Amino acid sequence: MSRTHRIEEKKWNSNNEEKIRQKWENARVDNAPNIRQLVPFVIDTPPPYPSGRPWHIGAAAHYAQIDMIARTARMSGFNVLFPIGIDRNGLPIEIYTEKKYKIRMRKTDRRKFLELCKSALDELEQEMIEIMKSLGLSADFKNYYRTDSSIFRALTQSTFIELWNRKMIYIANRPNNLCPDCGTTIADAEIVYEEVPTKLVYMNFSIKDESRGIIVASTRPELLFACQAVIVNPNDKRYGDVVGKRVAVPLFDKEVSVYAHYSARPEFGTGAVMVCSYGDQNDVLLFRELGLKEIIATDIYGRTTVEAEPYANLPIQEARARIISDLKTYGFLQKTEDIMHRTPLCERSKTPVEIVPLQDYYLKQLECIPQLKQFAARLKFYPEIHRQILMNWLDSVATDWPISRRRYYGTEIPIWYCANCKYPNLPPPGKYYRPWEEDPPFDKCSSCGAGKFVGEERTFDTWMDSSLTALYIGTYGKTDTIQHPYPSSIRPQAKDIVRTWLYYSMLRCVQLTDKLPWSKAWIMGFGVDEKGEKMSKSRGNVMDPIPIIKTYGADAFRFWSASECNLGYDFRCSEQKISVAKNFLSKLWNVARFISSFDTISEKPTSLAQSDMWLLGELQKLIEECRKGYSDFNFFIPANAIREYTWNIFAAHYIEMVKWRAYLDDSSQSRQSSIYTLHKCMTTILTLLAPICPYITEEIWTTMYNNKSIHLGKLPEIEEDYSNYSKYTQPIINFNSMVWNKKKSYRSPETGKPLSLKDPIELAIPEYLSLFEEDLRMMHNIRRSAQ
RNA sequence: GGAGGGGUUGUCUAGACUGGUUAGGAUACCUGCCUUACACGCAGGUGGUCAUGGGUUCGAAUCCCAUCCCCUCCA
Repeated sequence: MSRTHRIEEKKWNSNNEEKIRQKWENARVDNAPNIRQLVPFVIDTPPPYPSGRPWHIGAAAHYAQIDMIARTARMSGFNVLFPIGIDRNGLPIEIYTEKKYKIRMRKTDRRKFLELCKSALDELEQEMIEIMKSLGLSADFKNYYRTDSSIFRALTQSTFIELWNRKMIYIANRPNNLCPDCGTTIADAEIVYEEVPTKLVYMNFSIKDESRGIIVASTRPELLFACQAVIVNPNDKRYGDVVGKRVAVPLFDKEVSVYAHYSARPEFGTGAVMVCSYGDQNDVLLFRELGLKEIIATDIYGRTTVEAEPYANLPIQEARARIISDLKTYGFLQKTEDIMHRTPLCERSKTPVEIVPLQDYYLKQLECIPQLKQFAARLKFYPEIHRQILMNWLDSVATDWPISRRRYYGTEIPIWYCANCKYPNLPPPGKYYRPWEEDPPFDKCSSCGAGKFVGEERTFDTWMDSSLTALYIGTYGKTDTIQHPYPSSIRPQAKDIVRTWLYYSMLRCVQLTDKLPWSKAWIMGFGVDEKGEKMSKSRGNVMDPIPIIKTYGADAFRFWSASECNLGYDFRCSEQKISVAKNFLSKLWNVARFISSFDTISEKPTSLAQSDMWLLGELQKLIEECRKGYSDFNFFIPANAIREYTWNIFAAHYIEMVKWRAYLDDSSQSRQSSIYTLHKCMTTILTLLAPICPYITEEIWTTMYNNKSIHLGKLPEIEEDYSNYSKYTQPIINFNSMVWNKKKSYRSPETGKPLSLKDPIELAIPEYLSLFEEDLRMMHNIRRSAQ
């Protein structure tokens, strides 16, 4: 018997997604114009950074989930602003460009280099935006912003000028992290630590006027010439009589004193440690504490200075090799030992960081930490456990933030120095300035009145820009018509940039506005491969999201993301799991197809059958659970609940139970009741699923129910209380299972085959299921058993 | 060294805050089925000493203590 279905296709075809997206774009369904009377909900969307391809599949999942936040808020009645920006400043794109064109920034004309960066960015950006669009992001793509636009950079510069005037920024010459490869200062937040194999070198320092010496072990023999002290632990009995004596530094014609200091660990090497400017952060502290004279060992390109004669002007590695060789030649080398050493690396170039005294601009942050801790306590975290990451970082901020970078592709520091008195002159805020190639907007030095200037060549740390997104999308410093509220509602972001983006955003926004930039922080884990390992090019386990989305469709990808990623935890990316997610969409599609063969009954019949009330009771539970998940922006909960209900209760049990009624060829109450219930469930499931799977729900909805987009509707609310029926759920499932088992275990005397599901069977329906007796009897073709 | 997270069937995971009848689901595997929405399906089945040791309790995957292993961040 064939029936007509409003849904004709037997399978959900993800190629339809493109068509639906076109429709949304034309109708502006997704990002409906501001509706003033609604409460605004502003998402401080992370502007993704185009630093290479393919775009990380975990990032694609991340943005899919941010879209679920937007859709959830919209279907909860908020006026949602979902901006899209692209973060384009800073080191990553410079390094990408250098590699791509096999050039070095400093050997390239600045204008030319900027052009190359820009075109690389445009290309990468295009692909990211295409992915985001194909994922069905309901974001405001028409007004997408870039952090390297003159309007964004003008904002960054304006905030700098304001903070400068408020004396929150200062210049200082102090030992700082230097990446010799990038040729610039970097902040503590830009350092990663790795265990790197290195040689521990044991060197003999002879004691003055004595025939003996002490052995000093160091991982940095190349810094010998910058050695200004040797320390030993005061409790180390081996060296009790050496403290206070002078020792000769091998190879170099100099002597230093031996000090007792608790930072010398007796178990490391020989227990005697040389103190150089600067081997590590501890050296910096020791120099200050012991009042030592610093020696500048390396320049900003990581080459030894004149102080190193006769090893001057060599790359650090080469100086190291020569010094070790000479130590050996001249008999100062006792031995070397291979060890693993925790080494600070530049997170972008992975080059070992040197500590070098440099003149840089600093933004005061230490004095803000107590206030930030108070604000952090007020911020609502989703999930709560990730508050800890921020708190730990707030506890470990140790210095002010060096914000100047000796790089090109960034927002320029808006300063002109007087050629006469060197006084830094700042322009008025509000415009975008490029001091390295522009004349200043003033004639006279505000200090000495001279008229010649030299423009600053440095740029800002890119976090100076990206920490302002909440202000940029809000009203801060704007005079035009865009009037979105500040603070924003929610900051969604990945777990691994809490100490950078989340922290710096709080710092900057609190400094500038005295307000927390958002009330909620939603922190997602990051995508790892199917074995749970981090994806990286070197491991060869990166997954390109483009072919995956093309093959399985955006909704399958989104449903996978929602049902696989428990909020805040890292999630495994597996193509197999994504393909399995598609099976659920097919199931949903086919349930809809079945229901679409019956006319829609949206008026509730005067009386409902028992099975129908039972199922509606389960539906109420589903609504409740989904609403709970959605209110926490944890899509794991609704995705799994919807799947479980749709597949394992609605389709597996209920539909089979009431099919016979729905197929009745009359207008009986019994039939009306079943068809009403089928449609009621269908519309509810679709609406509940809409934030997660926008395409398939839209397609079914508009085909079966209403031309008006499902996404303009509201999430369902609990209507009636059928909770007293929930006690029947497990017995119904058990009973059905028992019958199926019985039919299966039966063997026909003739054929030896089991009964098919439609074959009649004789058995008694238990008393406690008597309410559903007729449906169960029809479902299984049960004959009354002989009493 | 410090902080946080985790260790549940071949694989992935729910349950843990609020201890309680056969530890739920998915996937893989095996068996049988094209039952008029669906083989991207239906039904059934195999598979777990819930990391280890101790404690609290009538009862522990769940609470407490210790230990081991993995991951992340910080020093």
